[in-house]
Amino acid sequence: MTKDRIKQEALILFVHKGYEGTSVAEIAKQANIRASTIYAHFESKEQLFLSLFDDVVNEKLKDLAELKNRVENKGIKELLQTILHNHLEEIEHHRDQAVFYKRNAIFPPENLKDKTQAILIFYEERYSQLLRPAFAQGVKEGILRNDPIEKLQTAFYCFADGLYVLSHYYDLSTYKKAVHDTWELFWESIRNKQG
Amino acid sequence: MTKDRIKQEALILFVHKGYEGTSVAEIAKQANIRASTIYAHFESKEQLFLSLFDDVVNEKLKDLAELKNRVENKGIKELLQTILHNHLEEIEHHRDQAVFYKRNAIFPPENLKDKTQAILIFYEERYSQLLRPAFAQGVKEGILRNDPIEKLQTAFYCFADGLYVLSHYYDLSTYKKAVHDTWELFWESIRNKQG
DNA sequence: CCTACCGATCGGTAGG
DNA sequence: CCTACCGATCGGTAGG
Repeated sequence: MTKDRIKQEALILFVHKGYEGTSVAEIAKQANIRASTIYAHFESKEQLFLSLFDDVVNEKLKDLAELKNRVENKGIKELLQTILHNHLEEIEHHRDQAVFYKRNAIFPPENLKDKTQAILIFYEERYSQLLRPAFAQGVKEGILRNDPIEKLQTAFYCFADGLYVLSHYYDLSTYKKAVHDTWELFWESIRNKQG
Repeated sequence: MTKDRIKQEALILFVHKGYEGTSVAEIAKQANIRASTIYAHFESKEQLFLSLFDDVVNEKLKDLAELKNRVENKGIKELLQTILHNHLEEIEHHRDQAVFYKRNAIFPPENLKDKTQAILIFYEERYSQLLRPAFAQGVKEGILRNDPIEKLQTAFYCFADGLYVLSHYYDLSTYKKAVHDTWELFWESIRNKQG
C-alpha cells in the first residue's frame, strides 16, 4: 500500500534529517510518487508525522506488554534484563524506529510540541504502570534495596536513557560491551546486599 | 557587538526550533537587524552554526579544567559530585548552551555531521583524559571498585547522559531530587565495598 | 495517483 | 549595517 510506503520512507528521512529538514517532495521521491500524492493519504506533513509518532509509541507499549508476559513471574532481574535485551535488538534491527521515538520525544518539532507531549505523557504513564508491580514485588521479596519504588524506577530510566545516548557515540560491538558492563554496575546499585 | 548578538539569538533559536527549523531571517529579526547583515559577520548559516558549536565545546572543556583545579586532590567522589553540581547549575542557569550542545551532539544537522563529529571526537577525548587520572587514583586508593577504568568511566557517562535526558522530562525540583537519588545509587555501584 | 500550479519563504548576493 | 533583489524550494491546492 502506498500509504505504508509513504510512512516508511518518511520515518527514515525524519530520523536522519529531522522533521524540518525533510521536505514532502523528498519523501515522495523516496516513495516513487509525486509530492501531491502524499496529500491524498495525509492531511498535511504535520499529520503524517503525528501518525508516525503515534504508531511508534503504540508499538513500544505492545512490545513491553508482550515481553512482560513472556517473563511473567521470573522476577525483576529477569524482567529488566529482558527489557535491555529487547532494547539492544531494537537498536540492532529497528534502529530507525528507536531513534525516531527518542529524537522526537526529546526534541519534537516546535509546532507539534503540545501534541507529542500529550502522546508522551500517556506513554510514560502506561510504561511506569506496567513496570511498577515487578519493582514492588522485587522490594517485597528482598531482591531489591528497600527504597521507594519511584526512586528505583527513576534510576532505571536514567540508566536506560543513558545507554540510549551512548548508542549514538559507539559502534555496535563497543556498545554491546557497554550495555553489559553498565548493566552489571546498575544491578549492583539497586539489588539488596543483605539478601 | 552585533556579531555576539547574532550568536546569542541564533543559539536560542537553534535550541528551540533546530537548525533546519530556524531561518536566517528569524535570527536577524530577534537580533533587530536585516537578514543580509548576518552575512557581513558570517560566511553562511552553516558557518554561524559551527562557530556556536565550537564555542560551546570549548566552554565546556574550560569549565571542566577549572572545576578540576578547584577540587584538586579531594578525591574522585568529590570530583564527580562537583561535576554533577556543575551540571545542575548549567541546566538551571545556562540551559540553552547545555541543550544546544547535547541536541547537536546527538542529532547534528545532516549536512554538518562530519564537522560536528570531528569537533566532538576532539572534545570527548579531552574530557576522558581530564577525568582518567582521578578515576585511576580512585581505584589505586581502593575508593573505587577494582574494575577497568574505562568501564567505570563509561558507567559515569551513561549515568550523566541519562540524567541529561531526564532533565527534558521533569520540572526542575523533581529533577533535582532525581539527580540526588540516582547519584546515591550510582556511587554505590562504583565504590569499593571492601574499603 | 498525476499534471499544473501557487504564494510564501528559503539562504544568499550586489552594491553601497 | 541597509535596500533591493534572485533562483530554488517550501507545503499545499485544484481538478481530473
